[in-house]
Amino acid sequence: MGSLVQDDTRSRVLAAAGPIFADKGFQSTTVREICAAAEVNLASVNYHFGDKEQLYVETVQQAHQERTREVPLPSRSEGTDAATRLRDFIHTMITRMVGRQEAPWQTRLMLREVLQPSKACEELVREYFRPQFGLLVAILRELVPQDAPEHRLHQIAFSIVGQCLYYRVAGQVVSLLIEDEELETHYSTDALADHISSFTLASLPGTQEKW
Amino acid sequence: MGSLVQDDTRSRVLAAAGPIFADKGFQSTTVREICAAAEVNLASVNYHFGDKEQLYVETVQQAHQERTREVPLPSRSEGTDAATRLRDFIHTMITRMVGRQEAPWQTRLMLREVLQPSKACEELVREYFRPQFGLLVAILRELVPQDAPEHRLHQIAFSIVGQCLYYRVAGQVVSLLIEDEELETHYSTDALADHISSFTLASLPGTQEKW
DNA sequence: ACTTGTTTTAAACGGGTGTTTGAAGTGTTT
DNA sequence: AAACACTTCAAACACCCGTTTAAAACAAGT
Repeated sequence: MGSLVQDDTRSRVLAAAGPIFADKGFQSTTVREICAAAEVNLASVNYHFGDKEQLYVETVQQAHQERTREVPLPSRSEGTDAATRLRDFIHTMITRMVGRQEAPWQTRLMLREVLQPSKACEELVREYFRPQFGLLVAILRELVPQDAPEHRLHQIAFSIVGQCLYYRVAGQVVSLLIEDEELETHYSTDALADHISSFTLASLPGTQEKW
Repeated sequence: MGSLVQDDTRSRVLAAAGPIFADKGFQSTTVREICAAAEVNLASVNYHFGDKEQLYVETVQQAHQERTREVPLPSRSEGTDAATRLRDFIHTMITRMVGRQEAPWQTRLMLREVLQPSKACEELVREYFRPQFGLLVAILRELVPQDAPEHRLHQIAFSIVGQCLYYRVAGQVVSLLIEDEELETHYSTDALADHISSFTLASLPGTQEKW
């Protein structure tokens, strides 16, 4: 019964639930579907998690933990200048959003919480979004005049997050609006991170960048 | 059977369906719930719309029509300079997103289509998003150097839309991240439009603005 | 008044849902 | 080997869903 041995059923369910919840949402996902994917008995969800909703909450928690671990912030944060750290931050954020290759179910699931908060959302803000937000604001503080009011830093931070989030939220629409060729050439993870970084830095005073 | 007289039941259902679909989604909304809200018989949806899905499609269509009519683009677009027209565009967009006062169900419903496209999405792109996108790109073309490649215009356009969309997508999270007082003071429709306009214009070359 | 076509109504249908149940299986302890 | 706690299993339960049905109500047209 050690926390490493109870694996099999319980963790199998948890692993199967993630991607399914992510692309169908809580309501549209059926317990039967999860159990079939996990190849466990139908009653397993209720036995191990109580009910469907508690399974969902645990799935969301697991999602942001995995996502943070898989795509950590670059560790060279201390020595380097603020502009470079901002570039790194944006690059990491875009990568977390869009994913290195395939669309990661973790981000899709978290996005569902942002859009339509459930019981799992408050914890997500406390444990994930708020620290990230604080990190970003700290970087920005070094990039704007010292007398800039706090609320301006916040607005800029939201502008950055908004730009990154967009490609996760509206990816489908983007691909309908532009040509396939342009999509492949100019909307890779790196290309997007470069654009958003340049766009943002260009708008901050004292860091005039050349296009 | 004139299109003005057949009102009652059919249009009553349509009116009731909008807000409910908007905040529960297609799956989680029940036909019984809609009929109860519209105070009509349960069979009305199937009689007048065929099935639940066709009602949904008609609801989405109606949503973007109403939203466009309620918040039109300012008509002075021709004479004025590009920077001002961009400000107007952003102001209109933010207003459509966040709404003049109460959260408009139309935008919430359209956002659902963006996030998880259904049958109603392609038409939404064709009739609503693409024209708006074209308008924005046209304005931007006057604000960047003539030799700027097309894809750069598109990226900038998405950066603008992303910033606006963010406050609709993540409004809940924003209100959890900052103080209530700051929220009321600096996140009104006008304040947001001003910030996003300034932020964007500052990053475009040749239009250096003072903070 | 009777017919005709349309709309509304209450009731039911068939199917899928989350959850519960009690028995069968499994491994460990005594 | 027997007792025990834990887990798995197939089956059933009670409920809610979208949709259908057939009768009733209604509104002209003749």
